[in-house]
Amino acid sequence: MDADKVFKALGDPTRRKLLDLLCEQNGQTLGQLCENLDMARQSATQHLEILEAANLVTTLRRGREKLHFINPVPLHEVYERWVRKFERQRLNLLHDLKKQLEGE
Amino acid sequence: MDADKVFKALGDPTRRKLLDLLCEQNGQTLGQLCENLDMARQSATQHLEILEAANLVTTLRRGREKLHFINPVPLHEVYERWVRKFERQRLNLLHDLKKQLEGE
DNA sequence: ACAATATGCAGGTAAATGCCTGCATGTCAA
DNA sequence: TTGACATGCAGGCATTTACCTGCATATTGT
Repeated sequence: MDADKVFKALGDPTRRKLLDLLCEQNGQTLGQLCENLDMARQSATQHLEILEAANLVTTLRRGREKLHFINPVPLHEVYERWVRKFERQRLNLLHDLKKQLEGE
Repeated sequence: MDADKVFKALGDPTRRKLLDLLCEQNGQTLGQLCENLDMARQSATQHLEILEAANLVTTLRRGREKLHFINPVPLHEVYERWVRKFERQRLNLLHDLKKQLEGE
């Protein structure tokens, strides 16, 4: 997993919306997705390319159409690597701050 | 929670390293953090400002020093909003793709 | 008080990002 | 086969980002 690509991909509201759209209905074409986006088709394509490079979206050609599918795996890995680590230490970390606020 | 700020903050290797450093030892000063970074102090300051704006880091003044503490809450919220959603549908989403690959 | 230390502020630059338009290619259906 | 449809490619522009340097301010210890 490339954490950098995944976080950068998620760091844009349009791309998060695309993931939401695909979550509602997986396998949509570029055209379908564009109808919900309010930007030029080419801009949407670029966003989808970034999602694909981050492995968050997989595409599949069907004739002249391109179908887009969410790949939930990188998100899971992000969770394992980034969230659980802090989650485990959550109480400790907040405790450190509280101790400082109380004057050591 | 501002998902945009959180993801953008995480979308940079230097800032993720800062979080890792604080995870190892919470409450470090700017100077301490800089020693591990290989960039000008001012650049590190800017990264820390972004982490602070995303509420991932809280600071505390002690004399002329500035102490930095991780705040794990936004990461937890990101997980609740962004990961669990896809996690719940994980098998469904992969199933959609598999079905397409098999020709509907 | 004053020298050393820790951080803040104000630009300035190069590269990356997000958006666009115009044209090209490939596919379907009549 | 040919017109309509779905997508791809190339280039251009404004904004944001990540980095820097130079100087200013605030705190500490002697």
